[in-house]
Amino acid sequence: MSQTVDRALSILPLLAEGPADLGTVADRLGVHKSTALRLLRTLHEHGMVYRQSDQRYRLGARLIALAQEAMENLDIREIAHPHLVRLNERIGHTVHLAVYEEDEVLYIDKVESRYPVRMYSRIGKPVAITVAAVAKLLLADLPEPERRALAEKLDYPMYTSRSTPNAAAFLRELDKAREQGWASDLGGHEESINCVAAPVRGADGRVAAAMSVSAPNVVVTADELLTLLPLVRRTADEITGEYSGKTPAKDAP
Amino acid sequence: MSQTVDRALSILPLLAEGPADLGTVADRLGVHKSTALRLLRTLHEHGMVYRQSDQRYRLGARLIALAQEAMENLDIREIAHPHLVRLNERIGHTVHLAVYEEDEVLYIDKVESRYPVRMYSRIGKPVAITVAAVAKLLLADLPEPERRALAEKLDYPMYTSRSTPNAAAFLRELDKAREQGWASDLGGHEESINCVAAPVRGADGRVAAAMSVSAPNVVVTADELLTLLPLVRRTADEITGEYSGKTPAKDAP
DNA sequence: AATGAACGTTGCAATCAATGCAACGTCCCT
DNA sequence: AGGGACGTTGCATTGATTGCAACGTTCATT
Repeated sequence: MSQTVDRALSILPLLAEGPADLGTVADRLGVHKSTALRLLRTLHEHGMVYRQSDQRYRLGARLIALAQEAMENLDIREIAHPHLVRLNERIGHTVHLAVYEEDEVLYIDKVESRYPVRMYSRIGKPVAITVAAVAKLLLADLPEPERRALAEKLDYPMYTSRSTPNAAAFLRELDKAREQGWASDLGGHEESINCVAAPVRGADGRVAAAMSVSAPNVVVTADELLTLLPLVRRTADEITGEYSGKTPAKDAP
Repeated sequence: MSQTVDRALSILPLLAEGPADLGTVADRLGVHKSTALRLLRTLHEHGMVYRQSDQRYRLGARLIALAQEAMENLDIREIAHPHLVRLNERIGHTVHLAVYEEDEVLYIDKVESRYPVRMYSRIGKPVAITVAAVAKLLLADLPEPERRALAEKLDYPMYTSRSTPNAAAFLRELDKAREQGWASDLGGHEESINCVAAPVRGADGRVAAAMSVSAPNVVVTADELLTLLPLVRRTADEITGEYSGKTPAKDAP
């Protein structure tokens, strides 16, 4: 809608790939160097980009601070956190909380496993949307046309032999998740890691977030992990109770 | 420099305070509603803001994901992390890593205490710049005029009776930190929490980051915490060795 | 049920801000 | 000393951005 702002914002993901100099930015934007310079200057004034000692630009500190505040404003996170911690204390494995927003699913909270073997994931990182247990629950709740459209649009990378291979399979997964009220990922993202997940609902009954427990094969088998499912679901339901009670029916992350 | 982009970016900190509707945004920007609408639309297209079910805007998921990538690009963080973990395993207390960038100091990594009592802090959050031990080390290394200018510009909130009260006292703190090569915060931010910190240097000898160990009084006294100082300094030096060796003298966060 | 307020949205014409160009400065490498 | 690469600035032109006014909806009030 606004060309100037559009261009300026396009610089950010570009810099997220790594530091870049003025010429590179100008080329990738398809604009004159002087134009890119002025956009970068404006971004700089707002702390969104930083100029390193070698004059190249990279993403700035303000961006990180803003994102931090953004997450702190998610009330579901505040409500859920103590529950996640309690669950973690009880079972020891890694616990995640994720939300869906405009074609992306991302982790907004994480409590680390107390076992020495830890899995890689990061708060704020988009999850592997086609295989993650939490993603299945979040997408399963979308209105049918939107769900279908999204499924068609996605890529289906074969992280492992058990990854969801295509849109049809994915939609089946979603139906299953919706029916049973929980979801799992058994080695679909990383060969040796399994997850079980349960949904958190808002006052309107819609899925507002999803939580999961993940553990590597070496610690517990998939079967053992499924044993924990009732506990995971109960925790999710507790969060649902608190969240759907507290919110004035607005805010659906 | 660019009015349109400037206005658009001004919306973000505004939304960081909490969700806002169109009229509010327009008022606070001092522009017509239609103008605000178009800016918000552009931000929306880039996922920087999200429109909740009640039509109000809040910060979006892409912003969070971008910040995530920004942090992953900080090589000092990658290098330091294992050292922080190891230190934490050895002493159990909370370990932080912080960098300075354009008048802000922020935590870019954290390893949680293994004691039940935990302190509040968050990766990505700007630290209390006038009292935090890490901030003293980072600012102490700035060129004299810049340091002075910044000290004058800062606010000196009295979090506790031991907070740094004014610019003069702060500059003395910085001098002390520079001389002794480490810094502490003894109840200057929260009455019962103490920290000790040590600097990490880049290939050029400048302070590139600072790390700290924090613990509440109830777990260890300030004196006991100071006992750990040699260990903290040694860890920081190890990181310095690895970082200043590895980097091609560019990139100074 | 009707009225009115509040809010978001759209089309339009005027203006002002963004653009690309070209020239300049600086640094670095040959 | 010369050439190349890169960042920076002033300027005239153009076209994107702006505020306005009118419209559409939703929601609360009478």
